[in-house]
Amino acid sequence: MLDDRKLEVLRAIVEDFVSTTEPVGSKALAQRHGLGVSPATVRNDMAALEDEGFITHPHTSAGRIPTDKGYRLFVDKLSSVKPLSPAERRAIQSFLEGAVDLDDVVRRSVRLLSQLTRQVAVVQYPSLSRSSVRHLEIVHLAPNRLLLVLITDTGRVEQRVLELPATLNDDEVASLRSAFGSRLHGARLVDAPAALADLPDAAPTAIRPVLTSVMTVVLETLVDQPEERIVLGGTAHLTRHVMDFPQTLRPVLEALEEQVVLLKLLGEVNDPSAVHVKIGEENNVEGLRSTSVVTMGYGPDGSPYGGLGVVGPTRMDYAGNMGSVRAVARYVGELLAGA
Amino acid sequence: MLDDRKLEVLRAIVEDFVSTTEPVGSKALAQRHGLGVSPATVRNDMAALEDEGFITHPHTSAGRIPTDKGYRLFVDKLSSVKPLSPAERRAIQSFLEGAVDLDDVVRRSVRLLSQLTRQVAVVQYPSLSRSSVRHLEIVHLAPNRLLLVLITDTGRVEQRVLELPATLNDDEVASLRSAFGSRLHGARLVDAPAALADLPDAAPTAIRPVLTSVMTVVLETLVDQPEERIVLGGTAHLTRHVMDFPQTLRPVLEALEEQVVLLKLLGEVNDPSAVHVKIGEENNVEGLRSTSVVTMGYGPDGSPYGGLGVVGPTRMDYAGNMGSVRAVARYVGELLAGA
DNA sequence: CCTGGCACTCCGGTTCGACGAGTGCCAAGT
DNA sequence: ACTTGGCACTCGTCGAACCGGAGTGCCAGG
Repeated sequence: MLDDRKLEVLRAIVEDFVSTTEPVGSKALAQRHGLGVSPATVRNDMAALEDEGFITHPHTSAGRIPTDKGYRLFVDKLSSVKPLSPAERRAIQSFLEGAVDLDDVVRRSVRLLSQLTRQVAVVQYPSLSRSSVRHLEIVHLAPNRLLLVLITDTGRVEQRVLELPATLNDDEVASLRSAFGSRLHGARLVDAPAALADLPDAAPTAIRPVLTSVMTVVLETLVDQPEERIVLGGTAHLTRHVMDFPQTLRPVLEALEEQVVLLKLLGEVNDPSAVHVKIGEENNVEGLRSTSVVTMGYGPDGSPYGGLGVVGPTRMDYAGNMGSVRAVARYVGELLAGA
Repeated sequence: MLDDRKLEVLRAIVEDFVSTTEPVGSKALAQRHGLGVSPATVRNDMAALEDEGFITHPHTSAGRIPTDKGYRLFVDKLSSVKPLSPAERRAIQSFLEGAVDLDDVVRRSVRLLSQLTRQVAVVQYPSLSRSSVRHLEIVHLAPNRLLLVLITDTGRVEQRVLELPATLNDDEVASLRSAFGSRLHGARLVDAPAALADLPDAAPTAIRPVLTSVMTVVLETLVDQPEERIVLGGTAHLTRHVMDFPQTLRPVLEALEEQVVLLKLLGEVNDPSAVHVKIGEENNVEGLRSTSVVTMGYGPDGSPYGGLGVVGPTRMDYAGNMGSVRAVARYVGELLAGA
C-alpha cells in the first residue's frame, strides 16, 4: 500500500503545511523536496494517500492538507523527537534553577514551555496522592480548631483547617501530633490509610473518639479528594491561529479554564518515560477536538509527580514541541527529586 | 455649549452603539429614542459633540461612535450604576455562601463576575499588608530550618521556609513562637515592625542573634515584599470581540497574564466606597489601551482587603457592569469580614 | 433655533472576468 | 508495472467596475 516514497510524500506534506499554513500542491512539493520524481507521480501518490485517509482536500483545486490520521502516522513513524540545542538546554537549566520554591518552579516551567514552543503551556503541581510526607504539622488554633500543614517531598505545602467535635487541650494535641507524625513521616500519601490503621487502638481511650474523627478528615482531604492544582500560561499564543479557526477559539479557551478538563488531559497519560501526543479528534475532551496536546509526566519512572505539556493547533511542530516538553519535564523531575 | 438635549443625544449614541456595535446615524437615532426633534437637528447636535471630542466618525458617511472622552462623560454624568435585581442578588449570595475556604471564595467570585458581566473577571486575594494576624505558627522542621505559617483574619494562609544561620533546639523555637505569637496576634501586618520592635531587647541573650535574623526574614517576606495573588477568569469572553479588533486581542491577553499588570490595575484604585472606571487610553497599562476596566475594592472602607473587577472593550455596558462589580465586591467584603 | 431639502461622500456588497494553482486522467515511454 | 508529460477542467482568489444606501454638511426658509 504505502511504499517508502508515499511516506516520504506524506512527511513532506506535513512539514510544508506546518510551516506555511497553506495547502501544499504536487508541483511545489516535487521540486522543493528533492524527491527526484515528477509532479504527476507525486499526484498519484497523493491520490493513494487520500484514499487511505491520511490527507484531504479543502476543495477541488487546492493542495492537500494532512488529516488527524495523517498527523498520527507522521508522529508515530516519520518524525523523531527533536533534541534541544545545547544552548537551549543550558537556558532551561539556568532558568529553572533560579526558582526559590515550588510555586516558583511551576510558574517558571509554564513560562518556559510556552516561550519555547510558542503554544499554550500547562503544568500540574506534583500530585498529592503520589507524594510522600516530609513533615506533617498539627497546630492548635483554638480549643476546637486545628490547622493541618502538610509538606511533601516535592516541596508542596498544603493546609486545612479542621473543626473538631470536641475541645482539646494542648497536651492532647501534642500527642495527636506525635502519633500522626511518627506514623506518616516519610510515608507516601497513598499509604497513609495503612500507616494509620493501628492508630485508634494504640491511642489512650480518652482521646480516641476525636482522634478517629481527625483521622477521617485527614484521610478524606489528603487522600480521597486530594486537591490538584494546575497552572496555565501563554494563552496569547492562541491568537496566532485566530485566522485559521475563529469559531473554535472560544471553546478552546473555555476548555482551558476548566481545571477538570486540564486534569483529565494531564492525568490520562503522565508517564514520565515518554512523551505523549493526542491529535485532534483523539482528544475526548469537548472543545479541544481541533487541537493537539503534547504531554509528559515528570518525576521518577513508575511514580510520576505530575504532568506537563502544551496545547496547540493540530498543525504544530510536533518534533520540536515534543523535544521541548520532554526536556522541561526531565529538568523539572530532576529538580524536584533533588529538592 | 452642551445643553440638555445634546447630552441626551450623547447618551442615546452610547446606548445604541453599545448594544448594536454599529455606528449610529442621526435618522435612526431621532426616531428610536423619542427626542421629539428632526434628524437635522440631531445632526447639528452631533456636529457640536464632535467638535468637543465626545464622538467621532469612522469615515465620512458612517454614523457616529463615542470616543473615550464620550464614554467618560457618559459614565460620570449620564448613567447611574444599575442595581441588580433581587433575584440576581439572591443568586450571588447563595453562590458565594457555598464557599468552604478563601480559595473557594476567590474562585467563585471570579466565575460569578465573569458570568454576570460576560467579561473577563479579575479578583485579588486579600492583600497581606492590609490584613491582620489571626495566628502565626512557627514549626521546627529541622535543627536549622523553620516553617512559618501565617493565617490572616481574612482566612488567607501563607507559609515560608526559613534557613537559619544557626541550629536551635525545641525549647528555643517554643520561646520564639510565643514571643512572636503574643506580639503579633491580632496586629495588622503593617504594624508588625512596631509590634516587634522591643523583641530583641526582651529576649534572652542566648537566642538574640538568631531571633533578630528570623525577625528580619519575617518582616521582609511578610511586610516588605508581601506576595499578592490574583485570579483571572472568563478570558473566553474576549473572543466575542475578536471581530472588532483582531490585532488587539493578543496584547490584551498578554497583559492579563502579567501579575504585575493586574496588580497595578487593581492596586491603583481599590477604594471600597465606590466603583472605579478606567476607559481606553486612560489605562496607563500598555496593551489595555483599547479596553475599559471596572474595579472596586472590597472590605471595610478605608482599609480594603483587596480589589476586584472586570476588563472588557470600551464599548461595554458600563451601568450593568458597575452594578455587578459593586454587588460582588460588597458581598465578598461582608463574607470575609464575617469569617 | 429648528427644519426640510439637496448635493455629495464613501462604505459595503455584488457581479464579472481573468488568472493561476492544482487536480485527474490518459496515452506514451521506459 | 511504474513513471511521465500533456491536457482539459475545476474552482478559489483577486481586482475592477458598479450600484445602492446610509449618512453627512450646508443652506435657505419658517
